[in-house]
Amino acid sequence: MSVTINDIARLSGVSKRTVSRVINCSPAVGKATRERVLEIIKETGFSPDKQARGLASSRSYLLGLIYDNPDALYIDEVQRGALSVCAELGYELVVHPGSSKRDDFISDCLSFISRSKLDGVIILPPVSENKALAAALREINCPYVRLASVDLDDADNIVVSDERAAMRDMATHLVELGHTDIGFISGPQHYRSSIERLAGFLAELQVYNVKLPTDRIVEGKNNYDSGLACAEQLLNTLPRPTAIVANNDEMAAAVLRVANNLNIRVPDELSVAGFDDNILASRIIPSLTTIRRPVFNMACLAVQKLINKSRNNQEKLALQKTVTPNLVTRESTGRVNG
Amino acid sequence: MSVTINDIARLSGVSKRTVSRVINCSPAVGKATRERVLEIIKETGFSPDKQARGLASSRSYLLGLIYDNPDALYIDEVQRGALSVCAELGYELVVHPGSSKRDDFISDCLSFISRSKLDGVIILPPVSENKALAAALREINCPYVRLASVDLDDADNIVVSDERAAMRDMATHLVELGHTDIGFISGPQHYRSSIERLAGFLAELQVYNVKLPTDRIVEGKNNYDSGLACAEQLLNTLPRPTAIVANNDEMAAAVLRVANNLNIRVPDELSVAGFDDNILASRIIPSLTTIRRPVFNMACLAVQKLINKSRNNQEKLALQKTVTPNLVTRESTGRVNG
DNA sequence: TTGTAAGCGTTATCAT
DNA sequence: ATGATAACGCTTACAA
Repeated sequence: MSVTINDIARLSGVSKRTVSRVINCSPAVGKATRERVLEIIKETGFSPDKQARGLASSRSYLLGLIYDNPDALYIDEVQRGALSVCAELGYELVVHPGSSKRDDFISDCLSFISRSKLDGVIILPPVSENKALAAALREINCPYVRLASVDLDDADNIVVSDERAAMRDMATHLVELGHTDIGFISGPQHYRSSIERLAGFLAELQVYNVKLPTDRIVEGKNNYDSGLACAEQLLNTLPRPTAIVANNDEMAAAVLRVANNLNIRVPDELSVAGFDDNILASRIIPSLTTIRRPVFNMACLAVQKLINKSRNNQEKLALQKTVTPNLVTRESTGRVNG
Repeated sequence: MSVTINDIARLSGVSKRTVSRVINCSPAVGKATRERVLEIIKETGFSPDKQARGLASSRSYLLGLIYDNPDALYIDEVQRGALSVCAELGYELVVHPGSSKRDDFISDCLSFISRSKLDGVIILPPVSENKALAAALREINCPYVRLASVDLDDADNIVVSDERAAMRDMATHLVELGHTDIGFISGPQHYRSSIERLAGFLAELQVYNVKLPTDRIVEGKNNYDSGLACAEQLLNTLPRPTAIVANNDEMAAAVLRVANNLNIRVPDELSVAGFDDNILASRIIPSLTTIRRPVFNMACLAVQKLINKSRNNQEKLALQKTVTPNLVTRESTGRVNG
C-alpha cells in the first residue's frame, strides 16, 4: 500500500529507529545520515502514520475545540485561526459544541478528550470561564488554553482579550459625543465577560463624572429576545436615555428594532452600540458601532501555546497573554441632539 | 492506565478475540458469552482505543468536513447537524476550510484525508459542485457525500436541496403580491446553485406569464459589495422594478442598504427577498423574506450515508436523497403600491 | 551515533 | 462458537 518507515529504513540503509529519530528531529543523528534519510523521505513522499504514531507514543496530533456559544461567526473565525496554525504543524482540529448547562457536560468533555486521545483543547467563552472544567482538565493532565475576557489562569493556559479596556473606549466615545444619560443592557451577571464589560464602561464614565443610575442598567441574556425586552424597558421611560450600549451585537440589533417600532431615529435621537462586530453589525441599518476582538489571532495564539506544551523537549517561546479589542465606530452612534 | 481489551478478556474469561467480536457486533458469538462480556465492559467503562483500532483496521472513526464557504452560519449548522449523528455512532468531525481557487486545492484535500485516514468526508457547496474533487475521491476510494442544490451524483453520495422548487415558490409569492416588474440579482453563473435558483424563479414566472427581461437580471458574486453594485444598477433605472430578489441574504441586505440610501421604502415601494435565512434575515430592518434549507437535517443525512458506506457488512437503509427548502415570508415583501 | 527488541491496543488469519 | 498468533506502523527502553 503506502510507504512506511520500514521502506525508508531499507532504502536508506539504516534502522527504522534511526528513521524515527530523523522524523522526530532528534539531535542524536549524524548529519550525513540525516540528510540521506530526508532525501529518501522526500523522494518517496513518506509521511508517518498518525495512528501508529499515536498508538506508540500516546499522542494523536488532534486538538479539540470545546464551546457552547451560539455565535457562529465567532466560532468560524476561531476555527480558521486555529487551523491556520494547525496546518503548519501537522495537527488537525476536532470540534465539539456542547451544552454547558447539562450536568454531564464536564464528563462529556472528558470523554471527548479521551475518546480521541486529544493532545489538547481550546475552550471558548463562556465555557472558558468554567472553573470546574479547567480543574478537571488539569486533573487528567490535558493541556488546554482558554479564550476569555478575564485573566483567570496562567499565561500558558489562557489568551485574554481586555474587554474592560475596550468598554472604557466605548464610554469615552459616547461621552465625547455628548451623552450623559446612557442606558446599558448587560449580559448575564454570572458571566465574567458581562461583569468586565459593564465594569469597564462604568469605570470610564466615572472618570468623566457621568452617572449611570441603577435603573439605567438592565440585565439581558445575550440573545435577541431578551434584548427586545430590555430595550423596551429602557425606551419606555421618560426622559429616555440618549444612548444605549448592549453587551453584544445581537441585543444591540434588538435595540434598533425597538427604536424602529417606537419611531425613534437612530442615531439622531438615540445612539446604539454593541459588542462583537458580528456580520450583523456592518449590515444592519444603521450600521452598528461595536467592539471587535482579534479572534483569529487569539485562536492562533491558543494553538501555539497548546503545541508548545506537547513539545516540552523544545525550547518554549513565551507567548503573548493579552490582546486588545478595538472600537469600531459606525452609523448607530452620533452627537446628542445631532 | 486505562482499561484495555486484555483486561476485559481476562475478567470475563474469554479470549481477546472474542471480546473484539462483541465490540464489533459480530454475530458469531454465543448469547451467554456476549452478555457476560458486555456486562464486564459496562462495569469497567471500557471503550476501545480508536488509534489501535484504526491501526489494525485502517479506519479512523474520523469524518472530515470540506468547505470553502464564507457563510459561517451555514457551516455552524452543518457542524452541529453532523455531530448530532457522529456522537451517537462514535465518530468525530475534523474540519477543513480550504480555498478552492488555489490550484493545489484538490491535492490539499487528498492530503487532509490521508493524513488522518479519514473514513469519509462531507463536502459543502460550492465546493460540492467540483467534479474534479469528486472524481479524485472516487479514485482513492474515499467515501464522500456532497451537499448540493442539483442532483449531480448517486443517491449514496449526495443530499440535494431542491432550490429550483424553492425559487418557484418565491416567484409565486411575489406574483401573488402583484409584482410584474421584478429585478433579479443572481449568483455567479459558474455555480450550479445560482443557475438553479434563477431557473426555478424564471420558470414559475413564465407560468404566470410574467416576463423578466435580461436587463432585469444582473450577476452578483454572492457578497455584500457586489450586492451593492447590482442593487444600484437595478434601482437607478426608470421605471424601477417593484421587487428585487437576490441569490442570497447577504446581497439582499445590500439591496436594503441601497434602497435606504435612495430613500426607497421597503416594502412599500420595493419588495426585497433573499436566500439562506441567515441570522441577518431576521434581524435586519425590515426583516427579510427568504428561503430556508433544512441544513441541519441535510448534515445528519450526510453523516448517516457516510457511515452506511463504512459498514458495508450491515444491511444498508436507503436514505433520502432530496430535501425541500421552504419560503419564509417576512416584512421585506409586500403588495405592489401597498 | 546507531541498532535490537519489545511493546502500544486493536483487528485479521487461520485454526479448532 | 472460540482462541492462539501474527500483523498494523510507529516509539521507547536498552544496548552497543
